[in-house]
Amino acid sequence: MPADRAPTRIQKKNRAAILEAALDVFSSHGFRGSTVDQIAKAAGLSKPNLLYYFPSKEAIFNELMAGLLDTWLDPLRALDPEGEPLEEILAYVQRKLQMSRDFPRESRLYANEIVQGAPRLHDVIAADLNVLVEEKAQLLQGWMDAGRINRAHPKHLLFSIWSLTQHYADFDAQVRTLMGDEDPFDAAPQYLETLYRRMLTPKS
Amino acid sequence: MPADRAPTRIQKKNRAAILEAALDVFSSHGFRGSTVDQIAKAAGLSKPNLLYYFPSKEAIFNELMAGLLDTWLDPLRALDPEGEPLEEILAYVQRKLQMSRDFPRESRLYANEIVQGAPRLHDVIAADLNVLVEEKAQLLQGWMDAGRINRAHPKHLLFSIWSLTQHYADFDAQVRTLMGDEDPFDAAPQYLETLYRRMLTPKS
DNA sequence: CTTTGATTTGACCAACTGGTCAAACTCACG
DNA sequence: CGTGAGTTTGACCAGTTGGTCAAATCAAAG
Repeated sequence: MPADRAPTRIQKKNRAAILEAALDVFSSHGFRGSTVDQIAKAAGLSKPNLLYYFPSKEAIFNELMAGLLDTWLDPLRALDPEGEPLEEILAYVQRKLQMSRDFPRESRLYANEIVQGAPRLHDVIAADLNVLVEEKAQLLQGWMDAGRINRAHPKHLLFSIWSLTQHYADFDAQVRTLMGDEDPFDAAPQYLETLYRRMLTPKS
Repeated sequence: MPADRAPTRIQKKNRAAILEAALDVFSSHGFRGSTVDQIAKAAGLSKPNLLYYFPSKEAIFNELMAGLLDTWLDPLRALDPEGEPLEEILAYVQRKLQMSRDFPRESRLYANEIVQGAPRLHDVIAADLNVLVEEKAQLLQGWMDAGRINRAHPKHLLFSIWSLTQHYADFDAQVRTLMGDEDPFDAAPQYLETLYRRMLTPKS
C-alpha cells in the first residue's frame, strides 16, 4: 500500500481510475455480482496492482459509498426555509431530476444497495439521513400549517420526490425501451413540475 | 430430471418449495449474489436434489420471472376503457400499491433486474410490455383529449404510478427506517389518492 | 414381498474468486 | 549514473460455486 504521506501523481491518477471503474462495475452488477478482476480491467490495471491501492473489494465499495452519500443529499439540504415554499419544492424536484440524468450510475448504485435491504448502509440511513429528513419534514409541515402549500404527509411527499426522480435513472433500461426514440428527459421536467404544482398549489 | 409425464405429488411439492425459496433468495441478493446452495437450503433440499428438479440456477430464475411478469401486468390490463377515467386510474394506483404491500419480493426481484440493465428481460419488455403500454397510453390520451382528466404526458403518467407504488416495496428498508414506528402503508393509499386526484381532476 | 421407477445423497470436479507474495521494474532525485 | 522508494506483475493459494455422477434409498403397484 502507498505510504501515509501525500499521494504521488501516480497514486492520484490510479485511485481515481479505480473508483471511476468501480462505479461503473458496481452500479451495473451490484456488489456481489462484481469481481475485482472486472474493476481492475476497467481501470486498466492488473488485479494485484489494484489491490496495491485498495486493501480489498469492500474497501473500494465503502470509499465509493461514502463519497456518494454526501453529494446525494445536497439537493435536499439546499431546501431553503426562507424561500417561497412551492418554488423551493419545485426547484428541489428539478435538482433531483438533474442528478438522475447526470449521475445515473450513482443513483443505481444506491438503488442496488437499498433494494437488497441496505446491509451496508443501514447505519448511515438511520443516522445522517434520518436527521435530515426529520428536519425537512418539519419544514414542509410548517409550510402546510401556514397554508402556503396544500396538505400532504410530509415524509411521503419526500419519498414521492425521490421515487419519481430516481426512477428515470434506476429504471432507465425500461423507460428508454418504452419511450422509443423520445428522450425521457425531454418531457420529464415538465411532467414533474405540473404534477407537483397541481398537487401543492393552495386553492387560494 | 423428472420424466415428461404428469408431475407426481412429490414433484409438485418440491418444485413449488424451490420456486418459493428462490423468490426469497433472488429478491434479496440478486441473481449473481444468490447461490444454489442457499436456495436449496431454504427449500429444505440438498443441492444435487434441487438440481434434480431444475437443470440449472438460470432455469429456476427464468421460470420465476416468467410467472412473475404475467401477474405483474394484470393491474394495468384491468384499466377499463369503459369506466369513469379518474376512478379507473385511482383504482389502478391502489391495486399497484396493494401489490407492493402483498408481494414485495416480486417487486424487488423485478427491480433488481431492471436496475442492472434488464439483461435477462430486455426481450420481454420490448415485446409484451411495450404493446400493453402503447395501448394504455392511447387510452389515457383519449381521456385527456375528451377533457375527462387533466392533460399530462401519458407514458410519464404510467411511469409515475409504477415508480410511486413500487417504491414502497423496493425501498422498503429505507422507508421503514425513516418512518420509525409508523407503518408506511397506513398513509400511503391516502397520499397517492390525493396526489393523483389533485393532479388529474379537471378544473371543470 | 418384489420390482421398477422416482428420489436423494456423498463425493467429486473444473472454473472462478478474493487476496498474497516475492521478485522485478520504474521513477524521481541527489 | 545510482539508489531507494514507489509501482507492477506472474505465480500462487484457499475458499466458493455451479454442476455431475454413481450409488443408495424410497414409494407404490402388482
